Amino acid sequence: MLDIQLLRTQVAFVAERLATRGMIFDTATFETLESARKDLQTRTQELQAKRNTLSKQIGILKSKGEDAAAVMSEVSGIGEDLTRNEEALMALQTRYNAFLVTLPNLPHESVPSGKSETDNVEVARYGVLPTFDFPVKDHVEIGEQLGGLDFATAVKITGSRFSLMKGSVARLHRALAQFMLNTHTEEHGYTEVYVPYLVNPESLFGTGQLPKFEEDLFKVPRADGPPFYLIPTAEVPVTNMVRDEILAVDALPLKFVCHTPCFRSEAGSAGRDTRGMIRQHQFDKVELVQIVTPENSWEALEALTGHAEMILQKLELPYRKMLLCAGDMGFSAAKTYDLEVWLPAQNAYREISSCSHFESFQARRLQARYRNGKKNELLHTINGSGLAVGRTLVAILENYQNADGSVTVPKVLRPYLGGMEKLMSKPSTSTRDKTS
RNA sequence: GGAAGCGUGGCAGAGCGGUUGAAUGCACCGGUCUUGAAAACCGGCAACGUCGCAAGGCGUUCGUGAGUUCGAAUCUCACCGCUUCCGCCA
Repeated sequence: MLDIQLLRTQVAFVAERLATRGMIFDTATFETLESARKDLQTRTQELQAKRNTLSKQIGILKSKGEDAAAVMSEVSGIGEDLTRNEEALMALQTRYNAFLVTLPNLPHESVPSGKSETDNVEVARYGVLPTFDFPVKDHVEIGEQLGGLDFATAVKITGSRFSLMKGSVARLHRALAQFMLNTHTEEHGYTEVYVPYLVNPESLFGTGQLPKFEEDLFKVPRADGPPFYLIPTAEVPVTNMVRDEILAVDALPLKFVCHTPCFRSEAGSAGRDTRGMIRQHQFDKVELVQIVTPENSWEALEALTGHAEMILQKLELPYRKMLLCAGDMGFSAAKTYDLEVWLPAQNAYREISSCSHFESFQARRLQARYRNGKKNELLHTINGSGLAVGRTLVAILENYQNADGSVTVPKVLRPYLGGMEKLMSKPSTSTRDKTS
């Protein structure tokens, strides 16, 4: 949520920043709404003040044993007018709020304007692209040959955009998550957390998924209350740890790392990335979240992005770092770096991490504050994937593939796989063998 | 699932329906004392909103929502959450 004071005092500036996202802010409508609010609120508060003073007088008169009948009848005359004003004000504020809540964050001044991913700016490139003296296979083919990826069975169990892993591939997937968690906790100073995978609407409002993006979520209705939602990212439960909290300065920064499955309906992406594990309704992700004070938040974004990059570097996967243009950023973000890993079979870089700074946009919705001397001030929130586990698996299968169908295990992962150096190709077996 | 109890400021914890936004303690901020610190003492200190150039004024808020009343932290109802005991259980 944007700072309402900023909106009132610098509408032109807000409109101009939002325009870099390609958004047209209707200044006239806002100003009409604002002046109506001001009138109504002032009038209502005047009536309330009048009622309060008169009621106080009654108390004084009665305690002196004097007659208060005259004042009492005067007060009761206010009642109807006041109620009418209060109701009108409440209705207006509901409308006002509904409008505010749908405004995206202002892009930071360092963010290039632009409409789509074609306007994103490459900031850095790391690693050497692998070369192959045999026809390159994609992860679907490699995984099936290893007997470790089985999309057909996942479709049977649930439907499209789900996957099933077995044997060494399932273990590699688990190893990746462990490796990421260990690196971030042991080398980057994050605290590991385990969180609920179902959250309430308030939490999704806090991080900005609701009310605008409900169709992207899986909703779980409940007979006896508001629905729960499956988390689309660990960002939601982890950031909401500080909702309605006032933190002591010396408790900051908070740095959390959290491995969870993520659930996304992928509404609106029909036909995109339908093959393989790239775009799934369910995928694992290791998420980094930092809760910081405003003065060091921008360094924190750089640091957090570096932590995510370190995983790619240790895995020796080639990647590039992109600065997203205003139009390609998420709703709540002020600035976002995407890390894109090289996928040989697609002959392209694909997003594997997204690291964003939200300034106080989420904190304002969350009422997440810290005590700065005598004053309570809004925190800043930052998060990023460190990394998307499924896509990392895809990148390893493709970048580390060998001519014989085997896949070399990156050195840093071998301790997690009992020293295994290669995932060996297996003759294809029925999915129903030895399952129970 | 059954029973009882409880939700008040950063924390702990008082609070007859009426000049109570709320005692007290801790924490915090300023000061006195001290070479410095601690202790002691003195003073200050809720949030949010709104009007105002400012000083300051006004409004709302004691889990949430409705109700009673001229007036609610205080009374009534519903909901949410927490605690304890019993039962059940991965």
